Amino acid sequence: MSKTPLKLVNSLTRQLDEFQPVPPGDARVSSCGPTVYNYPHIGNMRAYVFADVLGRTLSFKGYKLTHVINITDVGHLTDDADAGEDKMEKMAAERAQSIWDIAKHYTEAYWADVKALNIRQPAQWTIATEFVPAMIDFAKSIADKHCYELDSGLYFDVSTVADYGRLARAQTEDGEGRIEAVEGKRNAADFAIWRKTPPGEKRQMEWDSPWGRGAPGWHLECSVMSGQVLGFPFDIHTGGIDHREIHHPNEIAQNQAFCCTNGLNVPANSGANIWMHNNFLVERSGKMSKSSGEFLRLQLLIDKGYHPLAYRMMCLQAHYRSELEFSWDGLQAALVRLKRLVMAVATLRGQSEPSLEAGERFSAYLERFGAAVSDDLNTAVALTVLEEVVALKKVDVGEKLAAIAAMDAVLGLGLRSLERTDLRLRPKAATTTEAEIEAVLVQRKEARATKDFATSDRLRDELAAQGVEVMDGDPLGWDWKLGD
RNA sequence: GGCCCGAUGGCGGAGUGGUUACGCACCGGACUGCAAAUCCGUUUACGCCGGUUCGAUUCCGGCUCGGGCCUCCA
Repeated sequence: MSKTPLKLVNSLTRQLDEFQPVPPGDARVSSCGPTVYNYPHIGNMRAYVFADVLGRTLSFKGYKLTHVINITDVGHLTDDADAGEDKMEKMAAERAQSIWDIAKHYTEAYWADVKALNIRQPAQWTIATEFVPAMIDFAKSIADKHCYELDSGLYFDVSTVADYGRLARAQTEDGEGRIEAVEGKRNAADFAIWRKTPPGEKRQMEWDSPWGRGAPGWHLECSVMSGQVLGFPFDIHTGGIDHREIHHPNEIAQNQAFCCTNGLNVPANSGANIWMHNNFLVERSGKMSKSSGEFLRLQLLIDKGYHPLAYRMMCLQAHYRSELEFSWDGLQAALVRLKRLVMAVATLRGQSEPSLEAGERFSAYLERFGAAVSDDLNTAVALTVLEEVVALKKVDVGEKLAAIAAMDAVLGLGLRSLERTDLRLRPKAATTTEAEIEAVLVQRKEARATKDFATSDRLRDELAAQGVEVMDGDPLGWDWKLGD
């Protein structure tokens, strides 16, 4: 494939590092996944589109990818690591449902979004509750040297590892300390790795441990699942930029402790060699919110008639490290761009089968495409190279399709099979049906045949009033007009 | 209070020390009964003030504005 070496911005070094996997040729990636106490919003999903593009790029570059994404179904607190309630327990109580049902429901909702966005299946979904014994073993192995026990649980002493917080570039001490300190904590940044169930209480999810009955801390999960499935040190750990400050530094501290204790103290072992963080999707009103205003989840976009891949396109147009502005107009723009691309490629597919290889004519384009994604996943530029190829005249169509397929293997826009009709989603609020529209269009066709344009225009206006746009010169015939 | 980002044309969004991506919108053309869709073509930009430089949107300093994190969050 591409000659350009893959370079990625590493949050640990805050610079562009060349990807040098251990062992060479492999690529082991772990991504922080959702806490399944509610539906993911589209901002959450940006993280998985990003992780997916990373994985696809690694495959494109010829690495043998092993990707794991974890599902947090226990241990994620609503608040500070000590005072808060477990998000899962809280939602279960609110809904008066079993916590296991809650977890199942939202995990499946998340997977549906993953599928709709063309995010490839990872090698393994690691589910936290399935790893509790492993978490206990992990905690046992570091407990003596790095932890201490309080009434509320087992705590990690961050002063026992070198350079705590280097990922966040934060000072460990002083600061304003707005966090209400837990009685007995040695350092403000210490965090619970095992939370004991308070005496007299019973949780839906709890396990026996050397530190009493209780549940694992959130940070512990990610260390254990990534370490156990991929082995330390693995190559890349991804997550949202918010994790750069607390969650990942804590994960790193645990990994250091574990690797130290278990004789895996390869130089500065942070668990992963490269830590990558995607920036937020934002909207004018501020941060994405699940509580205020419209809950922007993928299904809402679909209900309004926007194909989910339009959202993927929107993500791809920007760099993963830049904040991305969400608006309905922006989504519409991405949909139009996707539509034109899909139409052009579908036309080509009708002309020829794809060749096995793209051939000489396209090597420079593939090289440029590879260089773009190798430059810290610059999908915005890669996308323009793809569009240049699509627009190329007087070239072998089969080879062109092969080049397009190679590029779309990275971008994941479904260009190999997507048809324009697939993009026409009926808005939930539509007041008419496809059959009714077709019937009106038949009438209109008859009127036009007799040059009865008054009738023809009236029918068109009626359809327009129902949010339907008539397109005579287009094989599709009509489309929905989308709003916000 | 501490730490850290960002400021690009109507909107979104790349990128670069000198040749001003790209998408959407707009405008013009083809097509159409007229539109729409589609195709072709085109216009508009680098927050402010200094400095470095032959030359800065790009490097440095200051300012203004906006945002994030330090508490759960992709």
